[in-house]
Amino acid sequence: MRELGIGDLARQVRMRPSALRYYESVGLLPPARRVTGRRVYPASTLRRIALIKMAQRAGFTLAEIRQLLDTDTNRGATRQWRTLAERKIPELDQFIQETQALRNAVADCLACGCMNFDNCQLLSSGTPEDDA
Amino acid sequence: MRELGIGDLARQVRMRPSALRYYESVGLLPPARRVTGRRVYPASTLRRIALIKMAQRAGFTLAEIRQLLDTDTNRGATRQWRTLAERKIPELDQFIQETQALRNAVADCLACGCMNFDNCQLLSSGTPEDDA
DNA sequence: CTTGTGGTTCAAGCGCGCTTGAAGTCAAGG
DNA sequence: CCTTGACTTCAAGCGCGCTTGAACCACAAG
Repeated sequence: MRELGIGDLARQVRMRPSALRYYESVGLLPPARRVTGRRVYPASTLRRIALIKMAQRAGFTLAEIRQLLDTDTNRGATRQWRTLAERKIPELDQFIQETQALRNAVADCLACGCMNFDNCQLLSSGTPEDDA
Repeated sequence: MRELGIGDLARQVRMRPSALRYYESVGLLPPARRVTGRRVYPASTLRRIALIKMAQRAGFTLAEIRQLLDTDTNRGATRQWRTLAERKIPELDQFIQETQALRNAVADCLACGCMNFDNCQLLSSGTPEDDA
């Protein structure tokens, strides 16, 4: 299992070294092994960062992601991981639905030819108006 | 068509008046009609704000959303709206796929019983590792 | 007339997710 | 030996999306 310096890792995940140090500082990445003071990462870090980016794109905050991933630095938190995960799945489902709705709205509006998302006839048909 | 004060509007869309003023200041909402200095909004603003929130949840920046919605304050921009919309649809599609992947990853990982998203066997099977 | 409520503007502040800058350390190469 | 370049730490700064505070205004009820 190859090891990576911070520069190599940063290049591979297309981030800046500063971001990786920041992640470590907030506990998103475990403190890297140091070799003469320098960070050396196991290759598995690539995967971890991929997960982090994925979750981030899905709207998780770094603090939430830390909770999701933190179970091995805090074994007692296994229960917490289940809880968070179970709570997050329906959130993700709803989020996916909303995003699909937006995608379809944009597409319909393009097709409709109204040239104006805001005033599109198609979209105006069945919409909330309010909820108070 | 009922009109709303900024407080009423804010309550209905569950935002603070300051946020609505901010939206106006950055051009996301058209300058509201003033009655003795105070903002008065047409009911259609509810819908516009709903769209804004939707787009925001989908990861659009306010600047992008402004572009999406701005076609009536800038009629020449109709072409721009088509362009932006056409560009954004595949982005949304990819985003939806990624989010679904995450959702499924979390669900699989829960089902797998590994108790640790980061090290989950199921997830480790077919993953990128890198792309440089 | 006074107080209260809810607006107005403008500038400054804040939390998040980093980036940047200053000052120092270390290893390899000319 | 000295430079180069990639690293280190720490503190400060930045852009986004608002929020907050100060100072002011307007209308309504008591």
